[in-house]
Amino acid sequence: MDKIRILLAEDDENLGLLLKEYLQAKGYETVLFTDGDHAYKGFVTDHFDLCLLDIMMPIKDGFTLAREIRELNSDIPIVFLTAKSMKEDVIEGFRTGADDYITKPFSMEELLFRIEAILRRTKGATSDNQQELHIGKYIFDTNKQELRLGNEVQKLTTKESELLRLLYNHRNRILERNFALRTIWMDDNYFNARSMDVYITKLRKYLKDDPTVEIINIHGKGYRLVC
Amino acid sequence: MDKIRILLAEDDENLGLLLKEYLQAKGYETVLFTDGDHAYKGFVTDHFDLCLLDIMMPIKDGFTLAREIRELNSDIPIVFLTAKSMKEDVIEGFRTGADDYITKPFSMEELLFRIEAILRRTKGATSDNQQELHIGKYIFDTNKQELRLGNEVQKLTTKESELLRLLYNHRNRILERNFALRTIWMDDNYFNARSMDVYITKLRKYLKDDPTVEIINIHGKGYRLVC
DNA sequence: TAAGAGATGTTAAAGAGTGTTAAAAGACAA
DNA sequence: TTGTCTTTTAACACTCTTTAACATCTCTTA
Repeated sequence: MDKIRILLAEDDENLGLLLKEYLQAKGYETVLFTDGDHAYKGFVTDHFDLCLLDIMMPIKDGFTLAREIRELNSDIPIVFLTAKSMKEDVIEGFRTGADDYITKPFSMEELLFRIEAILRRTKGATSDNQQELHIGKYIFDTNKQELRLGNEVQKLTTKESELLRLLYNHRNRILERNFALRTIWMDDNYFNARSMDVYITKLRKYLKDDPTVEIINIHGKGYRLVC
Repeated sequence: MDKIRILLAEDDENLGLLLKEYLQAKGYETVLFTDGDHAYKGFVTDHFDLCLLDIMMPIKDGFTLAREIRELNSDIPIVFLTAKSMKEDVIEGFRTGADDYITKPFSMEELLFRIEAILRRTKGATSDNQQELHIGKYIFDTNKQELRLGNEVQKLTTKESELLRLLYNHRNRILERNFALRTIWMDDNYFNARSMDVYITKLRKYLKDDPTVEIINIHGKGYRLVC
């Protein structure tokens, strides 16, 4: 299978190069453009599977660029890189044009997780696309969003499923609160944090029948799924 | 069997070339004209199976072009490409002359689905020509619009069939509500969304006899056919 | 070690989204 | 036109996510 190609538009050269190198190392063919005009020309003349666009760029901003790209191809996944300072309603505007957005500063891991989630949605198989995960005696079917223990089947909601998957990806190590919030809820504000607490309670209930499985809180840091 | 030939009239060169390339890649012989006059001359001198006409074109608009084409051939399927800003009643006027229309911006996938649906109605076989899709133990015959499980045959209506096909095209990944609504219902308003819910219920009933097949809801996003 | 502040646990209710059924409206062929 | 099939609308039930409220825990500092 061919490598997945990412168009990266980022005017900060340091960050741009860093992102490019990281994504290349993870197996994504990445082409960096340092302004919106060049990025657009690049998109017209070449083929890409996903666009990563900085919002704040000279000459042509990422939002405008996205609209132009959308006119040519409204299938292609677009992820915006936005500054934390952006107001909520502006972000709301982006949501319509973008498949996703991520606020700076973000970790490489966070970006990678997002990209993989999007590709999973839009394409299909990625490397970590395993469907049945074993959590102690439980079997977690990520595709059907259900948790099985013997004959018992517990259907999971989308959010429950996403959180459990994230916990599983970090099993036996720490899953940081803010990382999880930013990844699943897009924003690590107080209310989303409380919402996540509710989901932790729910997951603990679902997982209570195997005592070897446990979601442990690391005070002030996050959670660890031990199994 | 000969390739299906599409006449494409689109004055925006970027979009036109992109569409042409995409349709060619999908197996449709496509000829691009950048204004209505040339398109008409092309239609007179050559043979086509389907017309894709932009409404807003210099010299001769798509609506006029369609009428002229209809005088020569009253059978040929015509699809209009219209701007979102077009008022409802204007669109209503188009409906009489056109077999279908699609509002910009649209995705390539959306357009392809429409084209195939029309060809299925008017001709029979389409380019991908695959008639029998396997969904778990079920066999879905898209041309006869029926679903078989062993000896049981369930006839499907057109809408049921289109929705199931769209779910199948996105099987094991998400089919977004709005995308499905735009593709099948042309408009993603509240009432169409409720109508779609009704069809989801119907499809679930038809598919209930194979427990490995399931249509699961992704809250606030859409549906996923797992099979 | 006791007190206080912030973090987390837990439950329930509110609001939006979805599931389901049946009747009304629309489309089509006889 | 009638009768039949398809699609939409309406009504009500249920589910998902967030918000709110209150309980408990952890860490820090006096």
